[in-house]
Amino acid sequence: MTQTVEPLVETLKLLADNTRLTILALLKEKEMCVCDIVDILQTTQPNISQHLRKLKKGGLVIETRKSQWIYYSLYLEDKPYLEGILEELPSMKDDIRKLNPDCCK
Amino acid sequence: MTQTVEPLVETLKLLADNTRLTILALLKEKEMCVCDIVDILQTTQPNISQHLRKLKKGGLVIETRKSQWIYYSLYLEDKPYLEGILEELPSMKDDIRKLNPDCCK
DNA sequence: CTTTTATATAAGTAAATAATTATATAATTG
DNA sequence: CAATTATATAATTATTTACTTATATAAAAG
Repeated sequence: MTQTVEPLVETLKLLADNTRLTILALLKEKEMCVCDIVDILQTTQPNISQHLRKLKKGGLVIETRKSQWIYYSLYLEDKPYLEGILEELPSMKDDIRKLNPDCCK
Repeated sequence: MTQTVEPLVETLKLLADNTRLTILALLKEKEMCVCDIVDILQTTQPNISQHLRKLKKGGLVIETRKSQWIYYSLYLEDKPYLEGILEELPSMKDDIRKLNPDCCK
């Protein structure tokens, strides 16, 4: 084949997973630290860390350290073709409201 | 979690594969029969048939039989959020031009 | 400076998915 | 209707990917 869809497929693979797409839906609401995400998704910390690493490597999120916490936020400026999907994500406001208030403190 | 991204993930999984996304890129140009797709993607007929079955089950393509050939075409009317990705797909015109002219005859 | 807390990484296991090989069905043609 | 062509399905194998468990690092607090 002359043209290839491969780079696009790599990005879509990052979205095509329940855990990662939920993380993106969460980060769409606001930036979050790892412990917040672990608290909401009810899985292990290494599992979330590994998904975040993939999202970071794929250029979908960026991280900023604030003392001991590392905050992740969406970075989709260079991928406007994902806008439709971003809008299709369900609201995570209810889950964020129920966050353990002792997390990140 | 209250809300879930699951149905969206199922659709994204269909896109997040080289073979399937290339099929979609081809069908974006025009409807095609299975032998055309096999010819271009250089893989086996059962492999293509099984990918087409998934795409059909996921509601991304529809089929219409024309005597012994079964033509597949895109069906994305009900998924406007995929428009951005559709536009991001590379052109497959070159590959279609090189199609074996004895195919589907 | 030792302990705790937050996060990352590595190694191994389990599960999901794609590709292959073999066979079946359905329409077409001689 | 037997042979051919187009496509589908089933079973198996191979590959990829997510998850788990164990361990490492880095900052903060006592």
